[in-house]
Amino acid sequence: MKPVDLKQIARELGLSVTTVSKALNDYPDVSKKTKLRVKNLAIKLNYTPNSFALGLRKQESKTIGVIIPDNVHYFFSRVIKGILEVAEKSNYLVILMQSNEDYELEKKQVDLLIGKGVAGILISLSNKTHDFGHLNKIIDSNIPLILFDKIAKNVNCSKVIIDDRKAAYDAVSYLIKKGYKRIAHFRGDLNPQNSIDRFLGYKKALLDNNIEFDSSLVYLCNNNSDFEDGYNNAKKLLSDHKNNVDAVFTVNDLLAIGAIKYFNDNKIKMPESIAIFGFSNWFMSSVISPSLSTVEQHGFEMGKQSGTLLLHEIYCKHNRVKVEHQRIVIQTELVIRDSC
Amino acid sequence: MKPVDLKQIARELGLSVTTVSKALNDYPDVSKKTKLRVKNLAIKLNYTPNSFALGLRKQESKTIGVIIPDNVHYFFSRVIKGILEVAEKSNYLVILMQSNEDYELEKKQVDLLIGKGVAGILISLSNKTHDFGHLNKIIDSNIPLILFDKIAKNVNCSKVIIDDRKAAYDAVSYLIKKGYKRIAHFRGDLNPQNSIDRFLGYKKALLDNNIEFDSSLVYLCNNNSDFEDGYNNAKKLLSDHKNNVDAVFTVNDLLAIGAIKYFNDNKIKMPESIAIFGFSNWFMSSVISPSLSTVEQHGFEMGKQSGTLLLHEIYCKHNRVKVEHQRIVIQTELVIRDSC
DNA sequence: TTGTATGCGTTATCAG
DNA sequence: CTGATAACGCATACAA
Repeated sequence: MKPVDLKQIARELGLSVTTVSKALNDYPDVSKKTKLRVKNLAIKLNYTPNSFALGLRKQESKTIGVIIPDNVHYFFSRVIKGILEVAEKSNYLVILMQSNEDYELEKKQVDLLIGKGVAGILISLSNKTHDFGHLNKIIDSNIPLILFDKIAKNVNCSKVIIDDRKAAYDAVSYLIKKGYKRIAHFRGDLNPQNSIDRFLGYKKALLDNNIEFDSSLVYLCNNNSDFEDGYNNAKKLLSDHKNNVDAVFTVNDLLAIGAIKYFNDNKIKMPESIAIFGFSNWFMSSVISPSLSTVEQHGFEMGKQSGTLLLHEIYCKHNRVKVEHQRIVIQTELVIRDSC
Repeated sequence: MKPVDLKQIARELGLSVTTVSKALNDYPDVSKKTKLRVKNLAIKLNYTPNSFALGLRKQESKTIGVIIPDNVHYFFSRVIKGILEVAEKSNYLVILMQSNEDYELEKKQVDLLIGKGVAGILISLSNKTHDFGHLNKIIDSNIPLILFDKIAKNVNCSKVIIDDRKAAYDAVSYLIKKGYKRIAHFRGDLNPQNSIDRFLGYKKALLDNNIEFDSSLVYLCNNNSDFEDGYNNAKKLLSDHKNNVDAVFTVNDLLAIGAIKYFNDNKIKMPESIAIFGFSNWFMSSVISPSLSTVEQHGFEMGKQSGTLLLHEIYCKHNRVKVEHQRIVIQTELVIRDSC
């Protein structure tokens, strides 16, 4: 079954291809009658414009590209859902790619997307990305680009983020207000801005509350298996500090859940013996025992806003409206449960 | 920065566009010297063929479409990861869509993909899909189609599935062997073949072991919020059957986790008072207390095999090789943990 | 109000 | 070995 094209409609109606094209695009210089005839037949034959021909003419397709580090992360799968929803509504298709935290792969994927002539690109950077040439290439190609969550500050484009520093500050402040004083931190990898900012928020909360910062309470987690990292560092934490630690703030929920597992396995009561605060509000955090206090990051909302903003910039580009790059901060919230 | 095209290379080298094209495509009737000159410059200028022009010529792009009910499900996000990996390796792009278990949306998305000229399509059907016209349309358009996990038996295409019936049979048989006799079943919605098959497997295991099937032990879960369904039905189960039930087999892990939550909340010991067996092996099943026995479904593997098979059928189509539609069954395994 | 000619970037055909 | 030309399906400047 070959798809119908303008030629076929023109033939059946005894018109020229041009007139048919104009009719379908509602040009003013086509009679109402003709328009009606054309449109009716188009619907009847279920005509769909050939997207390659359209792309070739307009140098652009109704497709956007999305690169994330890992779709299996609950947070990102929520973001994707948000992006897909807004794209869907505007009849844009979404090409999804996973960098698997691999910088070279991310670079290659950007090239593929540019080559594909996508209308715009959304990226959440891999942890290993420390050079931004590939991002500037997108900008130089005049393709709207938006970074979300894992961003690079010095790239000249719009960004959609949360205030990691403030969120961490709020979480740790909450712990302090509840009376915890020796608060450990399981921090993320050294590179990504997120983990830096969360660490800084942790530190600042301590200082603002006159609690001395003790670097021996900070554990680096970068084995790419957060759950195990959490489990192992929980063990290490207790052997290092025995009865001289009363809470842990982790850079993500998975680490927290690993720690909870260790504590449960060793019959260490939470929050009595040690309190835990996570980050991200994964679904499982609400069903684990004890349920985990954490920071709600609103991934779905971030996806929707990122998508909307990208479509907006695409629209501006089409209509030659100058875009002001934005920096949207999605509000976070503390979700208090049983772990502290 | 405008992308380089053949014309530019031709101009810089004093050649015709035709020759350049031939050189890049390794036609035999171009001199080695010319080929080298062309290829070097192409690399230097970072030439990428315009995918719209290519698509227009060949009526097909290196893009495949994937429709799933919900990316936020752990199983599907694993499948996606598998698909992305094999697509990546063959330089295919993946357009992802979520039907959100909505039949009309699924139909619309199929139209979009066909209109987009994708090289092939992978679908896991929505629970509400009971008419297959849109799938046949894909086949009529001569686009390779593969159904995975949520399939329709009577559609003439390849399928990648697990043996739901056997997997459920194995799980329930295991419970019986462990001595459980009054085994309830939290079943899924009435439509999808998966939940039917898992129910049948459950039933057959009972019969084969001379345990009378008691329909009052079967609970229908179709409120679209599995966790809550599990929680509520656990409550109902106990009030209905008090001390006359000793195990539950749930159609998925989320229901099981909801039930576990209820039992934990009410200090009902697992597996002593009641055992639980789930289905799918979500990540969280290994970290919850008690850890959940379940069926490993190998989503990543299913994604890889589905993707590979699709690419194979696309390849066959290109080379005019007749394809035999396959039915690949991914093996499942029982994962035994603390809940039974 | 309708139609003709042209070009988007590529490749296949055929002529030199 | 190389190149001119047509065609893929569509939109647009221009002519009628």
